[in-house]
This record gives sequence, C-alpha cells and structure tokens, in this order.
Amino acid sequence: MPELPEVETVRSGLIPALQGRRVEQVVLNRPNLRFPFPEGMVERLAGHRVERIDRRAKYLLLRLTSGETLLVHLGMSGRFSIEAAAAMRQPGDFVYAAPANPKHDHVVFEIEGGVTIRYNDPRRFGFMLMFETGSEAGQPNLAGLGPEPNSNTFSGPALGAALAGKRTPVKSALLDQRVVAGLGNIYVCEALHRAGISPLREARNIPGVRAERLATAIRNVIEEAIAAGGSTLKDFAGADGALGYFQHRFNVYGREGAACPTSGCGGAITRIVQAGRSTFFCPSCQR
DNA sequence: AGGGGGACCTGTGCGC
DNA sequence: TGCGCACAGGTCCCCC
Repeated sequence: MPELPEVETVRSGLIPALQGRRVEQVVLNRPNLRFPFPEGMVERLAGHRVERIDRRAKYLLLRLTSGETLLVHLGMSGRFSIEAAAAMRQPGDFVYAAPANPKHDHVVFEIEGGVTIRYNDPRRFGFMLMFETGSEAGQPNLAGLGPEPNSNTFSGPALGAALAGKRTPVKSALLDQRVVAGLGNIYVCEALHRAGISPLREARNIPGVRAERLATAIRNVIEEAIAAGGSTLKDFAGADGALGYFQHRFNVYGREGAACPTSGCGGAITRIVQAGRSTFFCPSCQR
C-alpha cells in the first residue's frame, strides 16, 4: 500500500485515537508477519501510553511512556482501522470505511477510552519491531536512510551527490531508501515525469540542473500527495477511514497508453519493467 | 561493491 | 462459470 504520503496519512489518522492514551491490551492473532513479533511484545505494550507518533521514511514510530518505541512498517498491504465506542462517536464520523477481511486482522490494540485499532495485512509483508527510544542510530532499519524529501537536508546538490557514480538507472536509484527516504514505485514514476527525466537514464548522469529539477519534482509531488491524503489504490484508506485522492492527479502511474499530459508533448505513456517492477513514463518528453 | 533476480504472501482482474 | 496467469504501493537475501 504505502509510500511516504500514505504512511504520513496513516500517522495523522492514528494521532487522535492513540496519542496520549494508554494501551490496555494487545492481541496477536498469529506469531509473525514478515518477521516474528518482538519478544514479549504484548507485555511491553500493555499498560503504557503512546506519547507521540513519529514517521521516518515509510516507518511509523510509536513512542511509549515505557521508554520503548514500536516501529511499524506496512509492507505492501498493511492498514490500520479505528473503531471507537459508540459513546465516543460524533454524528458523521467516518469510523470504519471499508471493512477489511477480518481473517487478516493480525494485531488488535485495545486503547483507553473504548477505541479498538486493528492492523490488517493480507500479504504480511509488513512488520513490527521494538527498541529503546533513542537507539535509532543502531537500528538497521533506520540507520542509513537518506533524507526526508520534504526536509531541508534534501536538495539538488545533495541528490546529485547521492546519485553520483551510480550506473544503475535513475528509476532504480530513487527506490533505494539510502538515496532519498520514502519514495516508492508511484512517486518515483511521477517525479521523473515532472522533471522530464527518463527512468532509463543512468543515475550518474543526472548532474547539476537536472538534479535540481528532480529534487524539486520529488519534493513537490510528495508534499502535494500528503496534502491530498495520499493515494487510494484498491482499498487503501487512512486510519480514520478517509480516502486519499492523489491518484486522480497521477500523470503516468497506471496510465499506459494514455496521452502524455505535458502540454504540447503529444507522446503516449508507456510501461516498461525495470528491476522487476513496472515503470510508467513518456518517452517523448522524458529524456 | 553494486546491481539484478528471486523470494516472501494473498488477492484481484483479465483472457481464454 | 472456471482456471491459470500476470500483476500489485516493499524490502531482504543471494549470487554474479
């Protein structure tokens, strides 16, 4: 499901249900997702409050009053849903948009105040880890991540430096979370189209002006997608059930055969496969 | 060392 | 209707 904007949308949806509240109980309906659940996970969560929810790249970081962090990655199909007790609901609340198949509700969190939060993940590519808050630098999943695209450490020169010397296609390089954090297949395709850069171009061959244009395109597409609540493909919804709508603004992703939206271009969107994944682009205006 | 391909899972949609 | 295949928002591991 999720790239950076979708994870950010999930984070915003979880905050009102979780932040400042105590976890009363946690039920694991199976021993693992992609990896086994952390040792003693239920005991390490129950009874503690969630002080804050952070995001780094595509990871959610739930900061607990116990001094530990619960790290959650949603993989391809992970989602959270929130159910509030009837007494807490306001008329018009959108509590449970599209019920997922309950057989994939792998983790159920009972939260203070009558809130139930379910983690549902049919493909089980997601995972959860726990570690001491503050030890992020020693966490293999977090150490080595590139800059957040909407931070001020991300820039044309920084991106140019990260791509320098790489012979791999720029499409593949941008999927490498060490180059820039949080991009996935959709937003890489969209950013390259906005920047007018071919996904086939060697990463080392994106100097100066092109790197500047690409960095700007990445930053803009990510910020616009966050503002739109992410993209809703299949049944992705924010944790509050709201549907993102950025998918209506895709220029290329999933649009094979459509006319290129670049004004005056006249090209057609083409699909190719790179490193086993679909790439959508316009061969006319992306060079 | 860097890069490509396959593996990990289940679901869905399409063509025959 | 039913079957089989291709494909899906992500990473991780292995091998060249």
